[in-house]
Amino acid sequence: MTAIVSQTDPRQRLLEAAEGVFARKGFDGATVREICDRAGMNVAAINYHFGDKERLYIEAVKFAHICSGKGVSPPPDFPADMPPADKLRHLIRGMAESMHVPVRPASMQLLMREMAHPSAAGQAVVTEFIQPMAFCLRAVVRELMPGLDENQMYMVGLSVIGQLLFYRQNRPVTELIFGRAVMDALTVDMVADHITRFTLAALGHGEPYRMNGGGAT
Amino acid sequence: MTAIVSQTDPRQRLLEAAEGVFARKGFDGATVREICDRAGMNVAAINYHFGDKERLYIEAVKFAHICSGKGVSPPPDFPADMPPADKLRHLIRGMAESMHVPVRPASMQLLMREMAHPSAAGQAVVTEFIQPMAFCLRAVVRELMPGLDENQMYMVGLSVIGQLLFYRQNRPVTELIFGRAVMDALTVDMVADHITRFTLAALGHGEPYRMNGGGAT
DNA sequence: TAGCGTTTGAAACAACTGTTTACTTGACAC
DNA sequence: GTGTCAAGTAAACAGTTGTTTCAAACGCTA
Repeated sequence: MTAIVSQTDPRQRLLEAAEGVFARKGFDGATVREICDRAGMNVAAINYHFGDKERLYIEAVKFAHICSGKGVSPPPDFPADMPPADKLRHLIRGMAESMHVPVRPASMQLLMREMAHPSAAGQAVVTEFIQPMAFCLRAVVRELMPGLDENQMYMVGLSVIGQLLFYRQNRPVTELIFGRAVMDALTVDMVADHITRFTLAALGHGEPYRMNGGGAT
Repeated sequence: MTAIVSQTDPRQRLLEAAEGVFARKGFDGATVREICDRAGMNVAAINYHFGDKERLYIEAVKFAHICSGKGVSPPPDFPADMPPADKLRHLIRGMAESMHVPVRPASMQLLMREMAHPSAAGQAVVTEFIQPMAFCLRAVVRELMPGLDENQMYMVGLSVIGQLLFYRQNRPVTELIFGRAVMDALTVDMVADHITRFTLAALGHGEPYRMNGGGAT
């Protein structure tokens, strides 16, 4: 079983193969031999191109982050006069879209593995990309609810992220509980719309959370 | 380095040791030798008492679930005339407490590992304990918001669980982003109270989400 | 074509993996 | 004592792991 990945640059081929295998089996579970088989290359290729398994893993995580379709998109620059509720709406939609069905499933899977138990590779991704996003969200919340104390501000932000992240992190469990059909029925648009309305309603902005007009887009 | 765990039943000693090592390193990362060293026993003990590594793992997961302090507490039986908002309040508080600082940290860590990538062991825990809890929550939401359609009902429930679960699943990342001090400042009571008020406010029950009276209990 | 640095290939390496073996110990019944 | 059985141990097992070796093949300039 060879040549599952593209036939271009050997480094790239190794990275693509490594991403998939690491995502599926984790660092310890993955073997260099399986990765090389997938890439259609010899075992020595890893040590030649990356030095050792660990450095390949680090590069694979970085690669996954890049390939996850600008994974966590850059914190947007909102116009100053934009209503904070709209900012939140856009923020939630952007994050929801970037987290649902990414360009490359293995990328997100590997990243999620890292976030659960961050190694050096994951920490870099966090401080470089996740952190700015979190600060951006916090700023919007602060703008939206200037009366809250610091801790509440944090918790509101975490409530938003928590709702968003749940769908990606706990998909296997939710499918186990409610069945796959139920979870598949929840589209990105529905989820983003729900979280936005839910959050704005909680904060007293926008209309109260009510029945949907319909199931359509 | 031996005898880190209690000196009682050898089976128990192995389970305690296995729980800790599996939680820290995962199934593949853990070695039977390290587990036996921790338990102060011979390598053959695992195969003697459990047959093989995998069956030890399964037993360790079950053991972790029991030891996580009735991990996910049994779905409570609410009195029929209890206002649904109160039911939700109790439900959230119960889940928040059961998820924050459990009796044995390794137990929860191992369970969380399982939930992220459920094996046969994790699936049993889910269908046996998590699923009833989820159904209970869904029933309360349905009672609270009879007008919502099925999908919305699901999403509201998932929003509640998502907020709760976030604090346990993403602690490492949030500490990386905001610093440990910030996250330590968020006590169980504060989190449970926040999520309850946030959710009830979103659903139009209870008073709108506002500034806290104070940081006190 | 020769020369040279880069890349690949098959095989081997030592270390470690889970598992099994053969043997010893201790306790209890007869 | 003898026999029986559970429990534990050290040693060895066969297989796999990540890594290295070294020669062959390649791409290139002159």
